[in-house]
Amino acid sequence: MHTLHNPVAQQFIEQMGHITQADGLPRIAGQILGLLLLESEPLSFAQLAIRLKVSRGSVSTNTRLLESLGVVTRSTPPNQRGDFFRLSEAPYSKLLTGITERMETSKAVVEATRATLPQEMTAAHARLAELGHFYRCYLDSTRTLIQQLEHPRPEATDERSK
Amino acid sequence: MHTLHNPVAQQFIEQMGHITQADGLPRIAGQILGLLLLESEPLSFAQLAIRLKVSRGSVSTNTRLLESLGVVTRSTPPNQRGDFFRLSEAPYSKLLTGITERMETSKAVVEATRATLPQEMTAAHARLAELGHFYRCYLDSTRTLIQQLEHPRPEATDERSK
DNA sequence: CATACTGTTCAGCGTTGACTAAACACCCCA
DNA sequence: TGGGGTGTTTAGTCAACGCTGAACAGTATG
Repeated sequence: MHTLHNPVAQQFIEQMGHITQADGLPRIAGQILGLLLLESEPLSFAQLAIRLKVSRGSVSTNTRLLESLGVVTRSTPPNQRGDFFRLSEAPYSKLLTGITERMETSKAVVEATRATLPQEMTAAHARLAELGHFYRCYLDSTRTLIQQLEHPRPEATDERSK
Repeated sequence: MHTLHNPVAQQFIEQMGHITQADGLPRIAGQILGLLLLESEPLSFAQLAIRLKVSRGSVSTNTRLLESLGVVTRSTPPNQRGDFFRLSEAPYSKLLTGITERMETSKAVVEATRATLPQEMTAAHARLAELGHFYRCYLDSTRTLIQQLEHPRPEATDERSK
């Protein structure tokens, strides 16, 4: 009743699709995210398909993708039929956690090659060390950010409308 | 003479291709990056094509991509013929700068919709505010990281080989 | 037990994008 | 003024992916 037929909401959902598309994720995943961002109550599987005018197959794959990323949680009420979806508790910190995990593997690659690389390649060693240093700093920075998001200082939530 | 015919180097170049591919960038871009990471001297355009066994067209497009990202710089010596490529000065901080710029536009989207959204959608307002807060924190964190990388404390460069 | 509805899976289509090879414009040197 | 080099651009091929629609198994309800 709220977001339906609201041009601002429609545009936002569309733009969220573009944003996720620019990040290499399916467009529909972003649209689901945008819809759940706006809607006050959890949405059912069928409602997602209807509101976004996409197939149930797309809803299935993309909801499971968003679940695996940790930004969306699925509720399956025992008595009621059908699954319901809403944003997770701390969606953005979970997103960052996934990013750091992927970066850990990249970091492991450069450290492994640096360990097995011939020592006479001094320039390569220095450059790989710099890259490893970057990974370490980035991971440290992101991890503190995650903690900051999970344990927010109460006055940090700014509510002013511009 | 160094990286050529070295199995460790070959494997690293291949893995760098996989890493960039996972981030949505072409595989060859990562291979060029890996090669420049290992080589002590700047490499010519032709050498890149030969060493990676790819077409000159791919070298052209991907070197320009890496240039636009700020991680690779092109040298065109006046007397000598041909372009040469090497890693940029502070490659990783420039990379982060590009990321923050893209994120600024996403942040602008959520702030714009929040400003024009009907006020009775209180839940949506709160969630968009939380998302904007996330963007703000992420941008702050990344910006301080950029400064940290550009002005490193001297003892921060760790050289121990594991 | 049958029926209706759930969410998942899979073949098919359309599109996108990486990559190649060839044509191209440019420059330096003979 | 050619001729062999440069890097860029273009058409074309191929694989990967998003998305659909239908077939599928599972479950609760009549």
